[in-house]
Amino acid sequence: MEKVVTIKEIAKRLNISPSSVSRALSNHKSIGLKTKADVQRLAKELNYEPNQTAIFFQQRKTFTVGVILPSLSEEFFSSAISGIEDLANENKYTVLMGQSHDDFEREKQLVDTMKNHRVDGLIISISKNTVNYEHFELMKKYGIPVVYFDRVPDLKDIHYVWCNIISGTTQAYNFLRDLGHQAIGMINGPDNLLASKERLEGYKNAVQQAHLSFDPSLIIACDLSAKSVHKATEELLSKSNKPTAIIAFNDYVLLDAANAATRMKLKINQDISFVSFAHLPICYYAAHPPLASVDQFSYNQGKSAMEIMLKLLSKESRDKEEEFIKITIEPKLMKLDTQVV
Amino acid sequence: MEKVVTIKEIAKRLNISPSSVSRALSNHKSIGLKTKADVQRLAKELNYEPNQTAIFFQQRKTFTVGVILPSLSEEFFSSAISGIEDLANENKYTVLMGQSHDDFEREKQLVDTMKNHRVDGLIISISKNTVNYEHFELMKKYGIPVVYFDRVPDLKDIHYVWCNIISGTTQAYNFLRDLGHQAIGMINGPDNLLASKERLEGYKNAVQQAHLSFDPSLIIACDLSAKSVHKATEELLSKSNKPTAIIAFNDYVLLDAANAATRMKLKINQDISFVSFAHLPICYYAAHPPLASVDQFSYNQGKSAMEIMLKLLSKESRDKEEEFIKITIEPKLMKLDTQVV
DNA sequence: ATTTAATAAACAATCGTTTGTGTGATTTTT
DNA sequence: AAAAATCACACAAACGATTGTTTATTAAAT
Repeated sequence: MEKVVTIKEIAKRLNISPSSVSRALSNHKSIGLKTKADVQRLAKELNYEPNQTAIFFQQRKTFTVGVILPSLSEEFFSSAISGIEDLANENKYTVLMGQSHDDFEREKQLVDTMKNHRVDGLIISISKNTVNYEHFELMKKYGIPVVYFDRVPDLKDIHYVWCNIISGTTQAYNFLRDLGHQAIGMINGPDNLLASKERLEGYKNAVQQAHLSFDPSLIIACDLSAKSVHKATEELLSKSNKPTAIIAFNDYVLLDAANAATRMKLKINQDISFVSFAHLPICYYAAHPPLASVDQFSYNQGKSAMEIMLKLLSKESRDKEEEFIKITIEPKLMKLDTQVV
Repeated sequence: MEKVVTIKEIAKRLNISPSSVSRALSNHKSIGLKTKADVQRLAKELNYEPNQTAIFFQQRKTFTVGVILPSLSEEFFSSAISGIEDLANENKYTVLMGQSHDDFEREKQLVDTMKNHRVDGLIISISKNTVNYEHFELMKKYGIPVVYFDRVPDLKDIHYVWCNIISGTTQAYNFLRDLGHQAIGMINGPDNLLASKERLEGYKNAVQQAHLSFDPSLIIACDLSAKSVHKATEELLSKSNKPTAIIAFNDYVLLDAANAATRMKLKINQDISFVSFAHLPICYYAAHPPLASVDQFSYNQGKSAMEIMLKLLSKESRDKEEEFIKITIEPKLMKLDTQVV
């Protein structure tokens, strides 16, 4: 490891002061042309690179945004962070990343780490098990703005971007009704998930709009594991008033549900039809694809979250009175037949 | 934003010097019991948190590792970074992340950013289009160790972890031969990819071990896009000596290839069988799953890379003479029939 | 009682950079 | 030619913490 070149080193070699070197490098007008040229030449020659940790420290700005999400293994999140990083990168920001694995304690610890690293901002999708928001409150003290995405806490004064699952579910319901389905079931996620509550709300809305009465027995929760989906599907399809169509929590749930239905000797898209959420590539290769899948545009959600962050971090915004930015992304029901590759 | 508490602030309030506060907080023996207690109580009361950017700067250590990979949207990589982050987190490190999108310039720029952020180490899977390694050489000057994973450059003196694709391909070939297949084709990736070269080598090895002669016409390259896979499949399956089994570059290639074969009125697993790479969950839900898929254990690869990094960053290692750590992960052929959920 | 040793804390330098202020030297103004 | 303005640079403080050295006080040893 060679000795890393600093401004001091350049100053010493040229027999001028460090402050002049600094100003010469940033083209300050108070430095003479010759000196500027000398400094810049020597800096290039010695391969000088500013020590960002020093600059971060001095300027109280790290050009880093923290991103905390439940798990990168979920395509939804890896795609979202991809959107965040792309936009961050275009704007000279770097992404500090952490996975909470839906563990509340780990989430708190990660927020703490991000705070200590003095990230300029934090973008987060909260864990399923987050029960209070004190750790985020603390960020205010440090002047670190927080932007929530997708999994948004139930708080008033926050910035967030989320996907309108409610309307997505209504779309899904109406799509199936337009196809003539009367009894439409739903395999929902765990009750404690906001995403589940929203699907339920969207479902109820659609029922109401259609002037029908809501039948709770058509809706069943699962914990998203294959086993639990199998059980839920069997239960739902063994009822007397069994549905002819099912809205699945997401594409993976759909696939497991379709497997279960097949085992029950039901013909997919004949005895029982499906619509799901996520619209992953897998839909186009699956043995039993859904009729349609509601795309939540995760990449765009990530990008939007970063857009909000950039706005919050811009000079103009930092000074003026706080105003909470809330963005709703409208999901889109993607019909599969018309899109097959 | 309240004023953030510093050591100086505490010192002023207690009318002692900052250095004593610092020592009191770290339980230095030269500080009296009463003073220690006073300092620690006040620090807690004021919610003092050390400013890490100051510490990073002063200690020349950021407890941050940079991770650069082609794209988070690829499950292989999101899973690998997940492994990296999990292990990093356990060891008080944080991950600074960047996607190269297989763009050489962007990769160089990201390496530069990581260097300027003074990450303690860099873990990277190089872009397809990386043509030289000067940007990595530069890291040496800053004493920043580099660990490569999966996509490893062809250099001698480096640390890396990779998956033995060569043996994986041999396994795949032998598996198909054991099933009785005589003509085994391969839809490979772009020629410039090391991963493609390794598959080819593994294929040739297997042919040689079986005392057969290598028929280059059984191997065809594609650029991994659906269109290109379709074309490759059609070409391969139109030959006079057409294969009865195909080794696909990965699961997605397999899916596209199976679609193309189906369109050619071939029955999958009857007229034509497939083995692929990656072993993604999708295999278990696909309309045309492969007979087997070679698992590359991406999560473990990430974890191993971070393990190497931790070793390199440990005190003991930093002093002693450099010694290059190279880890090979053995892939495993996962037969699908025995594993269906 | 004087020297020595131990204790507890202050002092000061440092990490690399930025930035406000001060200061000779040169040039412009009148 | 004296006053004012401009230029080109040096000086010094600051960001927040750590750490080597010094100093004053008290306690122990002779």
